[in-house]
Amino acid sequence: MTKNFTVGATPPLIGHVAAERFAAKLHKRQPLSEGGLKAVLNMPSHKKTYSAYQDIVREGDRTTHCCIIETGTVSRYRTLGGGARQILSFHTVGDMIDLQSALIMVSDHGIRTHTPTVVSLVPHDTVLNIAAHYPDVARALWFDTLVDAGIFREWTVNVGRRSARQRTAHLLLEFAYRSKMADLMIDDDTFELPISQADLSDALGITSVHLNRTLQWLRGARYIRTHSRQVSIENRQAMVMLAGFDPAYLHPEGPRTTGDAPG
Amino acid sequence: MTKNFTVGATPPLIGHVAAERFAAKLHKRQPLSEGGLKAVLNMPSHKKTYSAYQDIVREGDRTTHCCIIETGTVSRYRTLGGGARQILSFHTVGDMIDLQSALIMVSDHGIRTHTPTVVSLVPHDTVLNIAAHYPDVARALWFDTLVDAGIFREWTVNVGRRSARQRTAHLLLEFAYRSKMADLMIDDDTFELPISQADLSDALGITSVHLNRTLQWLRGARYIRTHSRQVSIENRQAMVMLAGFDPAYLHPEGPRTTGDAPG
DNA sequence: CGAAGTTTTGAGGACCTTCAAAAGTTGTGG
DNA sequence: CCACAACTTTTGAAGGTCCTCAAAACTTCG
Repeated sequence: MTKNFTVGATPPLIGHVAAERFAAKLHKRQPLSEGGLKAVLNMPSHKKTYSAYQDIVREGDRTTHCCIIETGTVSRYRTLGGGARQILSFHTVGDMIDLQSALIMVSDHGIRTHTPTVVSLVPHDTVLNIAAHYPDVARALWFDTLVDAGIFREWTVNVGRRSARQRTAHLLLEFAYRSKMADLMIDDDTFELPISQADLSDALGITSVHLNRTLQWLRGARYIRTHSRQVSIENRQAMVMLAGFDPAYLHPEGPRTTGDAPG
Repeated sequence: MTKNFTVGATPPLIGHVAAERFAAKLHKRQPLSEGGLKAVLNMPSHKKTYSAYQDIVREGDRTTHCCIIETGTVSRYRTLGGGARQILSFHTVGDMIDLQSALIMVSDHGIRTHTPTVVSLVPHDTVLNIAAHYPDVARALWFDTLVDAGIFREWTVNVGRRSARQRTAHLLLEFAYRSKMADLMIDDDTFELPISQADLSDALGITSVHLNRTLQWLRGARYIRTHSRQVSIENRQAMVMLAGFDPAYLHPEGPRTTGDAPG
């Protein structure tokens, strides 16, 4: 399942880096029309810089822009009454994090940085107008949010029906897979995981104490190695087996291509 | 389990009932263009009937149609290696369950009936063509899948960070809320819940034994009453408090209306 | 009325949490 | 370059929520 997506994945980028990466992601899934591609590449935007552990969007905010990550790692999360927190997804370079905010007026979750982060902000109107004028782009954007939904489904499965060991392994494999897709691997089995154990445990629905013991177990059983904040998958086959990991939910195959030819 | 939803629930619709209900749902959120509305109402379709506990879609299927529920209750689910199952969402009359399958080729989850069910099947191409020709419909459909994603996020929070009592209360409140929105309430606080405890526990990420005890506790503490498969919210305020329920994630406010005027 | 499915009950044990506190790591300024 | 503060990871012990495995009681329906 883990073929190399690296082959010519990211062309040398200059200028509006984030939009180019995002356009490349969409284009790779399914080629966009010339006009549509140009429209996405030329989206007006401005950059904004955040330090670690800052909110980009707070729950309940009404935003005016979508943001594409240029550098850094962020998460989406919800907080509960008692102060508990559930992280809903992680995102890195090239992801348009709150594409959904183009249509959903009040954010039902927050977005927060985990590392120093630079984002590129695109006005909602721009996104909606492009979608209205280029059906193929509309379709690509829609598909992107559908993949998002697929990830949420998988996370529901993860916290709902897997043991702490299984869900930890699953999260690590998702990270590895997406790092590979985004061309961010350090070596074939090693990737950066710039997330504290406390935050990881909020993503996994367990306590940080228990996550710590779970990680020790995964290291002891030679599933993974860690140093600093890099993780190496030491025994991929065993990990996949343990976690029941199947990347189908990430839909690397891209969207359906039937229907009217897009304009 | 095979309940009549007929108790004043469904207004007397004739002809293409499911499409009308679905169109009404979209139109209520945000008025559609005349052409778009007509296109949705005139979607070609054919009906299909299922008995209880039948698969409509299996994990891994490549489907050719989207389906709108005409009568009955269904769930989306995933099964894990060990035979465990996680239910991802429930759906009733008027929901287009696998709208996403219009773009996603291989289903990453199954769809199964819980009661005798009639669905109306619409070819993917029809949906995609309408979306390509009517940007306002494209936007409405996109929004519908975004609400879906919001529900998945909330369920992740539910199984990840709430106790068995809280998540059970939360699920019941979501059911009550959506029943009200779809005009399916039996009385102000009573709704049909045609789902066995075993299935509910698969939605909540707990065992059916523990769900049973949790329900007994909710009854004993006067949060709810049940008879047969009807549930009454006896103390709504306490339930909302217990569950931390906030229906914002269901986005009843509808989609943003800015951007170019749709055609 | 019997068969099949669903809900309920019991007892024992496992997984995960809670609450500290110690040990290790990282970043900053003198 | 070391000292110190702030943060992160690790460890310990006790306890609670939830699970497992039956089996019994209750419903529903042919």
